[in-house]
Amino acid sequence: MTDEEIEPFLQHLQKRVPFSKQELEELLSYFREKKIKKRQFIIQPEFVARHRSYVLEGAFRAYVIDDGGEEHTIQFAIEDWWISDYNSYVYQTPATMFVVALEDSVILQIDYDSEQKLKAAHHRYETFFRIMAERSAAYQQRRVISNLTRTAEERYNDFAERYPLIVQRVPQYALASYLGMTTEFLSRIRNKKMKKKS
Amino acid sequence: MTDEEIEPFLQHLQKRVPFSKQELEELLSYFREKKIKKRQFIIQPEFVARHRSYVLEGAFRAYVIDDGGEEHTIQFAIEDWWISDYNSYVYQTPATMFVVALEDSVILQIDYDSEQKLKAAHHRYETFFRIMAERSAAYQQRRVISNLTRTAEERYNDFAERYPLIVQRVPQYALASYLGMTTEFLSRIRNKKMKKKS
DNA sequence: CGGATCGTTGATCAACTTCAACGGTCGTGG
DNA sequence: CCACGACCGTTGAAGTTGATCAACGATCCG
Repeated sequence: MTDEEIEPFLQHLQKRVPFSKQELEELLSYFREKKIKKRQFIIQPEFVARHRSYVLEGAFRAYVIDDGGEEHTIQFAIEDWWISDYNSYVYQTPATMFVVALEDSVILQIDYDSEQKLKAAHHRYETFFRIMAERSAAYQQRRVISNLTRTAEERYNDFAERYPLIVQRVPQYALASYLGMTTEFLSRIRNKKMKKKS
Repeated sequence: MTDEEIEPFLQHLQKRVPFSKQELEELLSYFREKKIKKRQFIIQPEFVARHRSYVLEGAFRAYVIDDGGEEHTIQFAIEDWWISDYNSYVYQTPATMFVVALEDSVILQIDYDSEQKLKAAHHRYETFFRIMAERSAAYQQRRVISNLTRTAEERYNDFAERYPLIVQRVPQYALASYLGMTTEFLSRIRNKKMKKKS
């Protein structure tokens, strides 16, 4: 991987912890670039998630399938986001999620053992992963609150305002299942908005 | 605070990171014991959450109030759990939640600045808080998944099975709002179960 | 004892789902 | 490069889940 390609990743790291040049290089040495084709899975149920992936280019979707066979989107990830099956990766237990590429993508992966080594080796790497976990917890909690306090239409409006790029790039049915509604209902919500604008 | 009283807290810490005796003592020196009366608030909207609280004894409830004036429970905490307004504490921004004692309680509080100092001072303290954040993120994500994939009745049954102690101790309306349903509906669910058993 | 709070029950209502049918688009193989 | 099938989004009608409103009984606490 060239310096140019991974510039966004370096920025990402330094925005969270002010690493030195050497530290960044050490960190980087543990990541491997991987190209993933559209529709390819990087995580599947039953298998333990061995990597945490940073998206350099492309888009992913994590979802579970419930007892009734319905898909429910748990997370999206586009450029500059991380994705994995959080529970599976952190506790090294079998995954319950699928994580699939929505587009041809390029990711940077670190594996679980390397992450442990890094965290053990230097305080600052530990700090970095602590910050990642905190942000993740805060994000999830905002989502819980949104689920509890808002109607389907409000959840869509909030999401569309906050993450317009994601709304543009992911299929409707995936977005609907992320927001906790059917694709038909989301279609109706959007259509209602269209009419208002004209 | 006597050694005996805080034994559960020491156990709690060591289960997460194998601290030495000296480390435990240093950690402890940053915590202050506080007695909280039933119905007393330890966090309120607008004010920044300055503490993270470990429950030694008693029970708490964190909730938000939506635009329509409805309360939504975000978290419960009984013995051996932590509670705060996560977003407010971690990012030191004004709280959006109320956190109130459901019973007369005893907590151990650490303030934000002390936590920063601890994390900066020693790698192991950083590790401890990293683990806290990870657990929190994992918990929230399971809750999101439960909200998306299960019906009201299933959510109640799952919760009752996993956290029977909490179901016994918190008021019905608080539990209903945690599970994302009305108190009337939860009452009907419970009543249906009672009939089955007889 | 008296008022406030909490849980219950019934009747009605609203939000959202389900089912079914259709049109458009995408990508894949011949 | 075209044709075909699969998949995706849309629309309408009917159905469900869970909410709302209202009234009442029980319990707790001062």
